[in-house]
Amino acid sequence: MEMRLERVKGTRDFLPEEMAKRRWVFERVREVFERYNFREVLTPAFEYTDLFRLRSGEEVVKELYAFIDKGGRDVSLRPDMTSSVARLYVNRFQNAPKPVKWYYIANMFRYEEPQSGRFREFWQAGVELIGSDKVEADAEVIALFVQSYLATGLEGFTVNIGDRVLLDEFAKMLGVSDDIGLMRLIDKKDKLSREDFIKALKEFGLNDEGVEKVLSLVEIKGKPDEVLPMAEELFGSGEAKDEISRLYELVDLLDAYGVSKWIRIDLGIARGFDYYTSIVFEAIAPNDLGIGSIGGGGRYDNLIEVFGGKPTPATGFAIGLERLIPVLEWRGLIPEPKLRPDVYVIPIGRERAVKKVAIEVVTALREAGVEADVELTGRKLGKALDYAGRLGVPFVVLIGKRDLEGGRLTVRDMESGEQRAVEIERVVEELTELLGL
RNA sequence: GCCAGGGUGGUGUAGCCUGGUUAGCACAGGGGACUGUGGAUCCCCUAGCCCGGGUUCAAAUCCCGGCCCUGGCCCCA
Repeated sequence: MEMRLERVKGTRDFLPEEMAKRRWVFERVREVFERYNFREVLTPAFEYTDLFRLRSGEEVVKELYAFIDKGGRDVSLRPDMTSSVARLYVNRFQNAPKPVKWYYIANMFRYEEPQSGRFREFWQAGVELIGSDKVEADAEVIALFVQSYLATGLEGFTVNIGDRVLLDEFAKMLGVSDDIGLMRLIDKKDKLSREDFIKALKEFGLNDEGVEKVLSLVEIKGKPDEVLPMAEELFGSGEAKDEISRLYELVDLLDAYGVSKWIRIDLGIARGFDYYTSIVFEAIAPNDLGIGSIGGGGRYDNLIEVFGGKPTPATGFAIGLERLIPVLEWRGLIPEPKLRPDVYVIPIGRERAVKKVAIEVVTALREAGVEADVELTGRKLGKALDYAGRLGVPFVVLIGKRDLEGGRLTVRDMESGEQRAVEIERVVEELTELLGL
């Protein structure tokens, strides 16, 4: 009988080298989040499917890892964290001092076809700021978004800011009833050639004037001071004017945060259309890997009410780690992890007394904070040195009967090959010094 | 859900088109040559045709289905 045990489609195993690199990225991001006074939360990996249904409608269920559990519950693995965090807030934190500032670094699951930068299990690092509808909150979150990427060493990226209110107004201006369809189309503008885009707009049902307007809208893309005046020209209504002045204030505040360099306006981005209500944004880092957005977010002022809470404004973002990490790798920004001990202790021969001294020595080294390992396979000395050499271990401690009789052991510098006899009691001191600890 | 291209020891590959030796090679792993001195050399060992069905005297090879991988579409909360 042979059993086949394979990974489930769209999932991955992470080996030590990759884990070390991932953890390095996670830590950089975590540090910035905490500096901005966001605090970590973690919710269950699965929720009632109704939670996601309530937010996004029945269609999303086919994108969910959904199943019926043994108790007959209709549950789904979380496709992102925002729903769970909003649920947690509604359950227990509606009376907490505002704003509530939470962050998470966790795995998410979506039942989709795997492709470049897309897996069925993936990780996101994100924040949610709940309880302020002020533009200051948007600015704080977007500034942190920028700083999160900077903390990983990434500099070549932009954060493009769009606005759902303006897109809605725009659809109204054009007299389009299927505003979601229009937004989907506009969101694809960068994937299509200009001709195909125009063709698609006409097929959608726009007349020449409508097409012209859409083209002027997607032109509103670039540095804020250059393109926001164009937006003022395009939009007439009062609601749009208010939203545009919100954007003006936002970019002004982002200037105070010192992150203007990375900020662009792009009124053609929609970032989906489920629950965003105002400012939306996404980060793009040019690369040859076919990876587009490396993260995004926006304001969602209705979700908490939809979940049965008091109407509460909120804003947040999520960084897609499976997209960010390859880009960082591609730019050579992640340090090579050290995947070896600093000291390797080799007992020579099979005598128990020798093996015990080896264990005592490695234990003393470990207690002194040295990353130390001990030979465990009973290999002969030659092979053991070979092993240490391949690993790149800088120092080896050799313990044999001959040295032991004089109360000593041998410390070998693997690089130079130099060896010297050291008193057993002095070996920790000697090695911590050699390692500069 | 749809489309294209793939799948040979742990890794990388040859063989496939044109069916026919014991499926070859390299690296990695274990052991030995060498019972106290490393990355070399030599020898030995471990280990593979994704799964199932079909065609055939004969299938890694041809056909069908499935699974998985890579990428694209849809969707992207």
